[in-house]
This record gives sequence, C-alpha cells and structure tokens, in this order.
Amino acid sequence: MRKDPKQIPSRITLPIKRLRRSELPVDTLALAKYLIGKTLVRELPRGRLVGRIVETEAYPVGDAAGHAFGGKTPSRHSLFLPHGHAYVYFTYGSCFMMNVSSETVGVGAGVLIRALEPLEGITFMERRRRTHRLLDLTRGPGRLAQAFDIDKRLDGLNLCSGRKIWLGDSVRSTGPVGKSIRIGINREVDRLYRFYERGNPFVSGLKRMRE
DNA sequence: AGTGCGATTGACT
DNA sequence: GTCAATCGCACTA
Repeated sequence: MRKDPKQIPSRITLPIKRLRRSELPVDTLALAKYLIGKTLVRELPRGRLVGRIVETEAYPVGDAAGHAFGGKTPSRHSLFLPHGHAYVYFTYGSCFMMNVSSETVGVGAGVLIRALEPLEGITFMERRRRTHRLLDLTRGPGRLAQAFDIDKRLDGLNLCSGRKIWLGDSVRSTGPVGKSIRIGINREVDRLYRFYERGNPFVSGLKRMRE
C-alpha cells in the first residue's frame, strides 16, 4: 500500500507554546531570522491550523522597498505598531499577505511571512485552496493567507496575545537558515533580506538561493 | 473622479 | 519559460 504523503504532517499534534512578545527580537532582520522554524497558529471555529514558518523577508527601517517607506497612511497603520503585531494587506486584486510588525511603536517596519510547512488542519487548507497538492497549500505569501483564512479582519492583532492567530514556538529543531535577495520587488534588489530553512520543499522561489 | 501600480498567482506555451 | 487578471490604495486634479 502506498503511503499518502499528505497525511504525514497531520500526525504532528504536539502542544505548542506561545511565543511571548518579550522574547521576540525587536530588530527587523533579527526577527526575520528568528521566525524561521517557529509556528503560526490560526484558531477557527472548525479547529486549529498550524504551519511552520520556513521563509520570511525583512523590510527594515528606511528600506525603499518597504510599505512603510513614504510614511504612515491609514492602510499601513499596523506596520507602525510595536513589534509582534499583524500587518495584513491586499494586493494584485486577489492576494492578502501578512507581516509581523517590527521595531518600536511609530517606526514602521516588518517581516513578511512568505511560506509555511503545513502541520495541522491540512484538510481545511485543501478546501480553502481548492487543491490536494500539499506543496501548493502554503508556499507563497498569497497562498498561505488563503489557506489560513487570513484577511483584513486580522490586521492589527497582537500575534502573541490574540486568540484568532498567534505565533508559537518550534515543534522540532530548525535546519540551517539560508539568506538571499527578496522576491518580487523593484527597489533595494540587492539586499539579502530573505531568510529560509535550507532544503525545505515548502520554501518558494528556490532559484533565488545564494548562501 | 480618474489614474497607475503592485512584497502574486494560476493558467498556459 | 511567459503573461494577464484584478482591486484597494495613494496620488493628482
């Protein structure tokens, strides 16, 4: 009998400890690297979704590619919250994306969550994404937002104290973390601000690996 | 009120 | 590999 690969991650049902805000790095780049291997937990009426964060991008202070560049606007308000809050925005007419705000209040910086490794709630994710391909559920910022039912309702929430969505500790050891240029931007293109767990198949943009 | 543009994805060659 | 869909937002007037 053939093993069904999509069932394997469902078996991981370890209790997950919340990250405390006091243990999150305030610095944007440090936070982007720190988040690799940690978990994102989404609590829904139907149950819990869990994914391991395997890819992030930092958009630090003064970065011309960042949404905070050019100042605070109503829609970007959450990016200026103190570190550890959700900044959710909508783009390309169809995609939501989620950042974790970084730095202190009023500064304006964040870390884009680009890819997750699905751990729990895979059946729900498959329904949301209308596919059974495990690799297509949460690889990419727009896909993971769709799989996790992330939209503007979650914008501005505290990711350490909230119930709907929160950051959890690692559930297993984290592999070596690679670094590369960021994806899909036109400015500051040479900055090595993208972080990922090396060799993890749920990382997007595998071509852009450098170090 | 109109315009231009995305921190992408999915469909297609 | 290429490429168009799609719409909220910021900006101009």
